[in-house]
Amino acid sequence: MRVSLKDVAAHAGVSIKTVSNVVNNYQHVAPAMRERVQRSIDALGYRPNLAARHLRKGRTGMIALALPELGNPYFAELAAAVIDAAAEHDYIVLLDHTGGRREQEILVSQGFRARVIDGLVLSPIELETDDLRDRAENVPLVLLGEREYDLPYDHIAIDNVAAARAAVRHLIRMGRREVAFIGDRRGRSEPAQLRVRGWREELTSAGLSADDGLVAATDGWGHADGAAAMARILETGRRPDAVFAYNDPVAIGAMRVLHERGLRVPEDIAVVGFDDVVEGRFGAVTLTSVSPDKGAIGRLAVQSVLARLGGEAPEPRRIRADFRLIERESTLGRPAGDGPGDA
Amino acid sequence: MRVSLKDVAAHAGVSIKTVSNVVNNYQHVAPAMRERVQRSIDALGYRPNLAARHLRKGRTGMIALALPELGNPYFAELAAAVIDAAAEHDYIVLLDHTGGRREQEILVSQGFRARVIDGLVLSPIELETDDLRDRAENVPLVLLGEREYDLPYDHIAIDNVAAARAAVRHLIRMGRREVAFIGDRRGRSEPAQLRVRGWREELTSAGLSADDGLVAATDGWGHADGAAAMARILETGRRPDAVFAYNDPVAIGAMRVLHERGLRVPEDIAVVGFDDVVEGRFGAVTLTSVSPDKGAIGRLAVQSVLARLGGEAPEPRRIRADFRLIERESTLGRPAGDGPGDA
DNA sequence: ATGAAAGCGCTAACAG
DNA sequence: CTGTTAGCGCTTTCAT
Repeated sequence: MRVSLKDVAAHAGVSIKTVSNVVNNYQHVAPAMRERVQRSIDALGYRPNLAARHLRKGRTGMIALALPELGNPYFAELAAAVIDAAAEHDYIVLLDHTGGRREQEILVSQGFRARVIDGLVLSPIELETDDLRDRAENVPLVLLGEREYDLPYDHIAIDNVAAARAAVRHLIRMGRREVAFIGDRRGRSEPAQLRVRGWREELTSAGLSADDGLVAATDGWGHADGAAAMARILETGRRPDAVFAYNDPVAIGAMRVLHERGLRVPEDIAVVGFDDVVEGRFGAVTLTSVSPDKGAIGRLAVQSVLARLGGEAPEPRRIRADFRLIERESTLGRPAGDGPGDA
Repeated sequence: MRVSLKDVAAHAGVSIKTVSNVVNNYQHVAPAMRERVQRSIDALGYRPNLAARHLRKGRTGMIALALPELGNPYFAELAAAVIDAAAEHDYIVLLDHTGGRREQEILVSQGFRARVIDGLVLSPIELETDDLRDRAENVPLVLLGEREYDLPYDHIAIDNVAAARAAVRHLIRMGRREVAFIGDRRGRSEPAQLRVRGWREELTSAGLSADDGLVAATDGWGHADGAAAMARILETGRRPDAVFAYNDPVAIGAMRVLHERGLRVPEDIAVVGFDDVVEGRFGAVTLTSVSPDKGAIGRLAVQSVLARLGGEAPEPRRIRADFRLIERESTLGRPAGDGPGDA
């Protein structure tokens, strides 16, 4: 069987407590004693039983991170950032995925999936404010991402409106006049609303049109969704000279359709994505994208949860992480039809 | 504070044991009693303390899955498969990433990262047989992926040699005569050796050359590595008419360089990848790829770990998961120079 | 069918 | 500086 503190104590001829002191690096242990106990520990191959420690201390040393999907490289990269940040504090991350489905998100927020945790970081998609309001769970919760909740939880995100405006501003500056938005979610309360709002504000303030015909809804936010939406826009006969996509996979899916229809990027249509995933840097046309500071988000999320552990309850905060717009080939140069002879 | 079994017992006016029986769906509880206890449970909002249960039963209900990197979509998709398969058995998955670094892999295999687990699924890259030989850890371990270990652990993988041969055979059948391999790992014992071997065997048995000048080493297996290796091949002046890449990101990175140099895929150079990640289906040129059955791998891995839980020790097995070759645009048609007038 | 009591392995008070 | 003791919340014999 497994060797316990008691076994080590017997082997070393000391009390249990002394062994415990050594294991936990307690201050006042005579060096000779420490030495002797350590020898027994090594001899028996003792390893502390974490379940017992947890039971006793009421802490597990684990936090859960619940993301919509791991297959989206943005979330995968974010997960890596959180895992590393947590490791800095000797914390282990339990990863979960919700599929962006409300039921799953509720389950996670109530602690029904990952149950042995000290804290929870959740990136919701469909979750509603009310779902959180009667949360009968006391482990600290931190929210990630662009949905806004008027609730007493820390919320970490980049300024999505500002980021969207920056993306569209760049497009306008490059001479684009008709900018479509792809990735409004069809038939659900809008998780993409902030990006749509930024898109609309920037166009409007530049005196350009932002009518609904320029907004394409999707079911999800994968490559296939972007492709389908782009195809639909083209079928309406509309020919925007730029597309701002909800995220990079959507943008890349859209570019694929453009390619199939013989439309050139960026000459005919410029494309901007969101998230700056690696994939966007290696296509036939590299993708301009909004790049959130994933490392910072991960670090802030971990800090935020851990800060609430000791029963402390700092004021809930809305924390803004940084972002940058990375310009690449997909928005390079002015539109093809924009020459002097065309004016 | 949290409510415990005792509180519920007091509230319902029964003994602790009876409450426990209800919570655990024990057979012999009078319906009326069950009803009454359940009411108290609901009233108090009782939730079992898992740490205590674990301490008592010696099981945690969690398995760890350690992957090289989450950022690689193949592993992200695989992780999703494992998480879902585990959920079927009421098991939670603790995800970890090793960066493919040997030290991390050793730590994981010894249980130093995720410690409260009933089992471990590890997908190693650099780990050596000896690192596992003196594993002083008794939680069941299952290995994933293409490295071969002569050790008493279950090992789940597709037949990498056969898969590589299928990929190269396809290339040959499409009229290619000089097939390069990209993604042999530079300066390490070879995790890619099975794929290289399959590549070599198939070329040789077709009477084609498989000399070392056709094998390009990389540092890692990301887009950038593929791009760098492709560039290096072209700089030697060699002009293969096909490339077989270690995985899809490497293939896509290589295609980007081909595109930059004005070489057409597949007309000038055909490309085959490995893993069939979503990204490969949406580039300007869609990517032919070997598609491992990720769902099956995930399911088998979970089954395999759980089978070893009850102290049972089935014979260690080498389990082969299925794969298919998905043909797409990157290998479509015969090489450009392969016309009748060229013979 | 239900209750009483022991103990999983550990830490935290408190003594000594 | 080290030893004793009392639980953390649960499951599990063993009685009843």
